[in-house]
Amino acid sequence: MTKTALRIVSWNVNSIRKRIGQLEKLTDAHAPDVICLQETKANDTAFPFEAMRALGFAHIAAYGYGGYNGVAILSKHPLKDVVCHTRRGKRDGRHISAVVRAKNAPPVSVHSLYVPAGGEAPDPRINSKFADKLSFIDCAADYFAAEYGFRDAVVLTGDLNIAPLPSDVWDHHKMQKRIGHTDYDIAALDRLKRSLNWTDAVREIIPPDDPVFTWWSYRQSEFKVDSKGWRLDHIWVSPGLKGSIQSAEVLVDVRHWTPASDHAPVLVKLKP
DNA sequence: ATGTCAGAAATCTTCTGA
Repeated sequence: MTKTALRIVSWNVNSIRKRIGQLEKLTDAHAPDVICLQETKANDTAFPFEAMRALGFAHIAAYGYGGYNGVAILSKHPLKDVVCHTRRGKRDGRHISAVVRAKNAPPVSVHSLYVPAGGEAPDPRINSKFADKLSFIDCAADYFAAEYGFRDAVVLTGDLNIAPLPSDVWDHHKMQKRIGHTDYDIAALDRLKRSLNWTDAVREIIPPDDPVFTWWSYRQSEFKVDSKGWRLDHIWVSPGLKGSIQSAEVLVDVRHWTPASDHAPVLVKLKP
């Protein structure tokens, strides 16, 4: 039998109910095995389980939080050990994980994260939303360091709301005082990256000096989309999977599909 | 400061979050 790559997508949909048609189009175009979603904005009663099953995702793990946040994992392969992660005992719909069990392939732990955006003022001492963002990332780093070893097969995906490299924003100089590209953000993301010696799959494939974006504000005219963006969405792999990265790309054109999310999906293919 | 989406709670619009 032929072994095929595992195709993993991460996408902040900004309401799954508004993006059902686009999820169908995305599935037709790229045949993902697993889609990690963020900002589903749907609790369990509002989540479109049937529509997602109809797209071929028989296995669904969803962790909603009313009309805000919300993460999920859609999978064509069986999922086990689904965990809706809490922080200090509180549910917030920001981190879900499951083990994907594809036939004839070793199991892979997949995480979908939605890191808090962090508000406006770029100083955690006066901006509690920013302090909470940094705290969220530190908690996640502690979790990954405690939960896994470097030999485990783990994929971390999501809207991390941080663009770490100068080439991850359209104007590095202008954005240094903007939340998502401050030294605080970049240091926090670096701590998370060291928690399992993660590899940034997109930057493994695309040279670090090349601009890559996954998010473009709604508050700019259509012609600026493509040029004025940020790379906030990421797919990272554990050291054991680093050699398995076959391809990694941002599906930029999805940002133009209407009605659009303000984020484009990231697609990574892992060799068997 | 502005711009645009989306959801909630309550209207025929305002609020919060991003």
